Amino acid sequence: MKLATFNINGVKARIGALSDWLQEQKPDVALLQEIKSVDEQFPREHFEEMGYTVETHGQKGFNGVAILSRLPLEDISRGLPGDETDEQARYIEATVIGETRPVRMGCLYLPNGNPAPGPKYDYKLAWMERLRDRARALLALEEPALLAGDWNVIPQAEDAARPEAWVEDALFRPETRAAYRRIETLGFTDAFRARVRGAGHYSFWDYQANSWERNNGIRIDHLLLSPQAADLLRDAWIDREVRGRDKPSDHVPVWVELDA
DNA sequence: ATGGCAGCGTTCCGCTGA
Repeated sequence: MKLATFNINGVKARIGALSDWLQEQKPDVALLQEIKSVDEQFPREHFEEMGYTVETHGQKGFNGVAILSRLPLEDISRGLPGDETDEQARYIEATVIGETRPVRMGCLYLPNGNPAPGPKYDYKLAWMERLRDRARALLALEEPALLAGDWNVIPQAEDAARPEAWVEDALFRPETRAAYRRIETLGFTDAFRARVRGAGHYSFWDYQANSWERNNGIRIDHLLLSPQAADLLRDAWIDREVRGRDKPSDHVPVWVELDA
């Protein structure tokens, strides 16, 4: 199966570009972040007519995640466990029934956390601790599983065109990178880094200051694979071309192909 | 050194994002 994680920055604003991309690339599964829509306003029928099963976890104005799948979905769960008071819609999980085997997928929109330090940064780090608990539970299944989405984490200096500009930022502070590493080192494989080494590979370019034209990007959209999913990895790549189209999101799709 | 763009709701400004 071919699947992509894609922060679309608003489903209403992106419906044209997203539909074009789906029809061209035909992902079996699209894990979407920042739908910026409540569930009732999400254009579900539009994507169903394109052959997708649609599961959303939205909220008004901001955040929101969704799973679009051509393959059957089972056992949908909405929200990241661990804090009943958290009202932000940033996590949805489902089992995708592949042709040869099922794959459990968590679709996440990790908090930005700026300004740091401060309450938003505290929320980010607390959210990452809850995600680590969920990651541990997924690994305990000992089955193909992945955690994919907009992590809002620059894992290493090579993942930013100008790392020096990010040292104080919530996306790159040492505590952020350490928290990300604590999840990865539980036993996950960064799918993209399993296939491509070196600097210069980004998944986000700011709308401001001609970041795209200057290739001033950062790599913050990641797919982490359980060992059983990593065994199925055929390929991984970033669809950078999408950023140069009309009315683009500020993020681009990051892909994996799995033998499933 | 700063801000620059884009989307959305509280809409013709303010907030958030990264």
